[in-house]
Amino acid sequence: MKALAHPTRLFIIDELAKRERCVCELRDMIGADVSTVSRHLSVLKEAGVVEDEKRGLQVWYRLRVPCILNFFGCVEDVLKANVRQMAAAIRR
Amino acid sequence: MKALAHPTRLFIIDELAKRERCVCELRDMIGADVSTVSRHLSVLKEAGVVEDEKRGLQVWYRLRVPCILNFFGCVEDVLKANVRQMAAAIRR
DNA sequence: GAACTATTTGGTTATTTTGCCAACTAAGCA
DNA sequence: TGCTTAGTTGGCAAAATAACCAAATAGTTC
Repeated sequence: MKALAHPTRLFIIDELAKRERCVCELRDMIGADVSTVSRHLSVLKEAGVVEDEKRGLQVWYRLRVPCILNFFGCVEDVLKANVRQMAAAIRR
Repeated sequence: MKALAHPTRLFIIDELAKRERCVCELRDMIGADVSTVSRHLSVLKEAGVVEDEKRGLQVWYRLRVPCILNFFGCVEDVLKANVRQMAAAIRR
């Protein structure tokens, strides 16, 4: 769970859900130091969420656990419920 | 996501999945200071994962987002996959 | 083999999260 | 009203995380 508790790592998961990516692509999208991105990827790998494969000079990462995506649907439900609740609180 | 990134809070969610609980019950199960348990509950509440209701002297908490439970199935899948991978690594 | 590129890892500092104690609030009861 | 119980909140020290730079590693290319 801790592996998912960081915005950058959520972003990475979201991107890997679309297709596999090399570290350099993710670095460009995230705009942080490569070392930082690499650390995040190793956290996700350690947790078993992603897997990597070295091809030439680049390392490609992909999701190892598609079911994680179902969860994001749940997270969105929570957020919507929160918004509804806030809206109701304001009306009162 | 950060709200779920603590063992104690996962435990609480697991318990609230069974039935609602008052703070004192959770404190007994967890064995930490009430203030600590209360903090964890307020993190979960802030995140919109649980809701509370005061009845008499006690405050009862319950899950507000049942879909979170589906996610635990996914987490278990990850863990099983990790175990399989480790076992395969040992055989090699 | 030397130079170059992509990525990882070590070390350091800054920030965030935890856990406990003490003080405080709220409800029930004598 | 004063006492007791259940829970929350402020404050603080300890522990865990995060980001960056620099150095190391692993493939490529010449």
